[in-house]
Amino acid sequence: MQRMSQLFTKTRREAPKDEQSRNAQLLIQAGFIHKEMAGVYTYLPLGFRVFKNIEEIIREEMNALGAEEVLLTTLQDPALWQKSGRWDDAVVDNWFKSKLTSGGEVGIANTHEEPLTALLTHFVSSYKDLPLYIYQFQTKFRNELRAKSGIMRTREFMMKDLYSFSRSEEEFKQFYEQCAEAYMKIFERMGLGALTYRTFAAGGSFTTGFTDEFQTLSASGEDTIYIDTEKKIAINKEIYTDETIAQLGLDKDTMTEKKSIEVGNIFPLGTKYAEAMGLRFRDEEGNEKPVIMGSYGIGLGRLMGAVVEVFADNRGIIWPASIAPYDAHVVVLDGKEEETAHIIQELERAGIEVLYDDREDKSAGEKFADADLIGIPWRIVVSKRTVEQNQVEVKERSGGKMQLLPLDNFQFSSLNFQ
RNA sequence: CGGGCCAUAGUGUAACGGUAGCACGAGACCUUUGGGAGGUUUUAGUUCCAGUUCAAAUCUGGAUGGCCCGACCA
Repeated sequence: MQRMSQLFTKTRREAPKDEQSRNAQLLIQAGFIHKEMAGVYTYLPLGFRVFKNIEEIIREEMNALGAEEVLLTTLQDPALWQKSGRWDDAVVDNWFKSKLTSGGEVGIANTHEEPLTALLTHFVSSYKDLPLYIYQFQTKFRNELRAKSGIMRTREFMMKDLYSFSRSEEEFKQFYEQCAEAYMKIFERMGLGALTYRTFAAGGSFTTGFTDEFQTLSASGEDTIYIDTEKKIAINKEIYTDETIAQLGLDKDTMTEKKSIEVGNIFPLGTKYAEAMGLRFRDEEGNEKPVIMGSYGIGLGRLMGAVVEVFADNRGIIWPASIAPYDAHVVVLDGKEEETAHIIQELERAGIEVLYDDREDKSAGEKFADADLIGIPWRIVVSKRTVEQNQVEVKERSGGKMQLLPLDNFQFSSLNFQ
């Protein structure tokens, strides 16, 4: 149980004027994040809880794929990047680089293909060592020319990046599809399933073949895609040509243009990095071959921002239960602390995480306004009005009706979920 | 990186080239308590550097920072 009187953050009455994006306005106003500078945001206690919930959902799905979690370094050895030709600013222009006092340069991680591939040369030599699926949650630094859209396009951000190391094209493709399914599951668990489309996109400068993006429909998105709602398939505007449409067996007449947020992407890397870093294995016949790789990314901040954009109403944020900072927002009025303590005890016994608005100097109206702004799924009010009738009221933030539950036999599970 | 707009207290906003004011917040005391309460009182500010001027928040130049559009986005 977290007492609001003990939270060091506060809600604000007004949104910051220098933020235009809805996600940043609401998250700052409600005290989830703080802007350090353009494109750089601190996660405050409430925001960090959401962040960790998102991280845990992703971790569960990655582990279910059989992937192993590591933590690679932020400081990067230029020598590795020179091998792949990506140290040059002309090739990758958004590097943050620094100098060592003792001489020489270091890179500040913007992605991890090179170091991870190089790392595996120390552990992989036989077909028996493969396949491998390795992921991490790590801060990426990208010197974006223009940060924008609140926490959805920043210069420093936490990313889950997974890399696959396969022996054959078939083995790679099989995992690629499994991972695509895992990604959809992640977005579904976060409540974004119905709005998120696997989207065909152009191969980046990495690749020549296909790549897949996961795009969540939202007017605030940077991307434009064409969706087929029936087939649940989309094509990024970049490659929306008659040829692609035909290739995918789609019909231009049933496709609609939408703005969307790229919440994840997956793409084949082929053998580019394996060859550059010398990551090879011997197959059953003793032939030496390069490892076939794939890369799979999800930006956690962007995902959190997307959820805010998609679900917020004019009163504030509406968190899906799966990632909400707390499950229940308990508001005490009229000095009914004793009855509230009982309710909280019952909630916690049922495994419900509680944010408790115990602030004595705040009016009922302000507490309600804050509860709406913060957006926790369930609001439970303990006040004179209902306690006198041996009841407490429960209301769903997403708009359900107010329900009354008995005070002395309070059972959260008896709620009528809608 | 090209273009546009902008910069006053913790937040949101006023002020003709002439006394920096209001609201919220925060502190103190009192009264309140179901949708951002009231009174008394206290607190805190002109982004920075030059220039013009008797006088600059205000005009000029530069720097820095922020937002937006575009380009970019491994």
